[in-house]
Amino acid sequence: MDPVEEGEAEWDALDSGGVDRAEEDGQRVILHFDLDCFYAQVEMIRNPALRTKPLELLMSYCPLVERLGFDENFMDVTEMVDKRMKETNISDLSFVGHIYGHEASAVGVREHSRLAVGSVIAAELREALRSRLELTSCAGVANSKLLAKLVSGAFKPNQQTTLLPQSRGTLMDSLSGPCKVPGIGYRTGARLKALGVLSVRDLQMFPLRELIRVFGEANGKRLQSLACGTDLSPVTPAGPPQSLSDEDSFKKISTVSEVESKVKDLLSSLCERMRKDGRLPQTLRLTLRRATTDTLSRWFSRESRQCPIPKHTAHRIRTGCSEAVPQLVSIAMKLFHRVVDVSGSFHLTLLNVCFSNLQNKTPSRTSISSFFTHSAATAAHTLTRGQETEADVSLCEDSSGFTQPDDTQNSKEFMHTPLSTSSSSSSSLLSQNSLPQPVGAKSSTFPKRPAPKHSGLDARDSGMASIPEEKCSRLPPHVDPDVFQALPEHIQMELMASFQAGASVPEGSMERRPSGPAEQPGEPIQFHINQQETPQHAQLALNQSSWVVHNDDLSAGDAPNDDLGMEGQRSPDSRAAESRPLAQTSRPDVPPNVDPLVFSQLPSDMQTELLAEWKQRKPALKTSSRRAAKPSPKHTAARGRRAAAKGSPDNSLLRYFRPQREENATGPQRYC
DNA sequence: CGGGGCACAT
DNA sequence: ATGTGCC
Repeated sequence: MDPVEEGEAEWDALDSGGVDRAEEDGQRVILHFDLDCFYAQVEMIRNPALRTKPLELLMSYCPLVERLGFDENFMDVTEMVDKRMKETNISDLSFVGHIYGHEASAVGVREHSRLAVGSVIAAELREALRSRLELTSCAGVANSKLLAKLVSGAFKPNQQTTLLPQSRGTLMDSLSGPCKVPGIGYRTGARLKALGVLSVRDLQMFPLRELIRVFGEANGKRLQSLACGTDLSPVTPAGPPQSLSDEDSFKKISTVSEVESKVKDLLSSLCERMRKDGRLPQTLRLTLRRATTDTLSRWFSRESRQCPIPKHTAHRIRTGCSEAVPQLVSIAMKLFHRVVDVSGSFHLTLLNVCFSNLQNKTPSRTSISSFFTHSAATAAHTLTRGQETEADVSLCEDSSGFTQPDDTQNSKEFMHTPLSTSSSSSSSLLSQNSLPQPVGAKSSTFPKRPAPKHSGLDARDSGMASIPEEKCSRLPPHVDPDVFQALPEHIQMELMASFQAGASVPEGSMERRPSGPAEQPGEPIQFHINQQETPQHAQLALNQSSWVVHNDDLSAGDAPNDDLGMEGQRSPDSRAAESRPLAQTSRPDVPPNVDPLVFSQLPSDMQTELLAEWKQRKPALKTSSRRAAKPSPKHTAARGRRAAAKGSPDNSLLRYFRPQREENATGPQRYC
């Protein structure tokens, strides 16, 4: 049948033809809330703190809330509906608000009882928003996020609308064009137009093969599904942001000093936000937009460069140290010069700085670092709850032992627990009716907003008094001197050595308790560089030798700063040296996977330390290297991006010793 | 309407 | 690194 003719057919018939038929999303009840004139309301009330209140309020009744911007939220109330269905007499039930395309009074409740319950819940929640926060809102009730969002605006303001399943086609057809479908933006709309797809209905009818050919398999299917009003995407609570950025646009910036000044301003405010967040940014990205005569394309042509943030700098952000910004500006300017050739003229209209790869700071419980952290509030700023990360003293477990306290997983788990039946503290509002009780009793299990922020005491100002001067002066700030002193002396010695060298001794040695169980066989030995406390000369050595990460678990952004923020550009000499066999006689005996040249450039005390350890630990080194070379399954997982960012970087010192590796090469290491 | 700030796919 | 999406 000619697709064009089919366009006149009932569109459910079309849905059952090639389209990815959603089998059948009739079960979920999804709400979409859209706050009326939200910014104006907030301003009127003169309380900017209100901006996050709606989300926090909504979540107290149902944890499955997804934020969309500041003034919109999705909520999956399916479980709430089912629960209430059991308690509700259908004859007492009626829709609240509008029903799209129908007179509400003319619609029987029985066929759509679950949506009706959804409409009741939506009304109650809107009332909670109004009475508690003095915010009016619109709501949509439907079986998917897409439809709930589309229908929520049918009656504005301060009203709500339910979409019955049979009205889906009418709603989709009411849209003026494909780019009115959430998920189809300006750009895709333009490409569709070029294909002759001008209306949503056109898109519904368009041959899927063609869509796939143009947009790719997944995207092509998604576009047509969206056009048909089919959306199976789950409501996903977002958790804390994965990046923090700040940007500014302007008519013209054309000198380096202007760039530096602007970058400094941006980084200053960004650092403050980052400090409040409490996490450690591992990557800095600079993005810019050049002036273009093309008034349209310039909005979409942004160029960016990114690089790792040295650990010590990241830590200074967290502590609010004034040196953080200058150091970051220096790094950012190097990024800038990577993008812009300043020997010629340039004309920028936008600068953006972004912190990403945000890492929580809580060390593994199994990490030795937990023995050094102050238990009292004096050191709370060094630790927050959250995922495990590498330990602050750079001694950590094999990354494979790390867990993923994934927000989504947590919330799913949560959803499987029955709703709390009572919570006297926060349920007073609307307590007279059937509004579900807030789930306060369970709230501790629900992923919170960013872990408690701890602002900026400097650990170096605390707790050092009881330590002998010569030791005290060398203890890293995050080490609790009291705990340190309580350790057996030989452990103290090892730690002191590791602090001086800027690298820990192997974990097998360090983790040994006084009673000392042997390490497990086959457990890889890892060396960790504590960049935060690495002495300057060690840092220099690291960079001068142009080491690069060899770690397949890491994205490029996780690489140590092999080029930026430090002076060491890779020299032709070192490159050449890597490509030829070195005279072994001139070197101490190093493990086979250690580049002797690189090793030779280490500070001598570090060399000594490492050699001593290698003598003891040689067998395990190979294990470690093999592991490092093995691609991580996490990397390709669906949520791999998130997982990789959250996962523990393999900080094995060994990776610094590897010869230069081809960029993006995932196979065996290559010699340039 | 457009800018700032975020997520995600490739 | 870039492109696209959303508010």
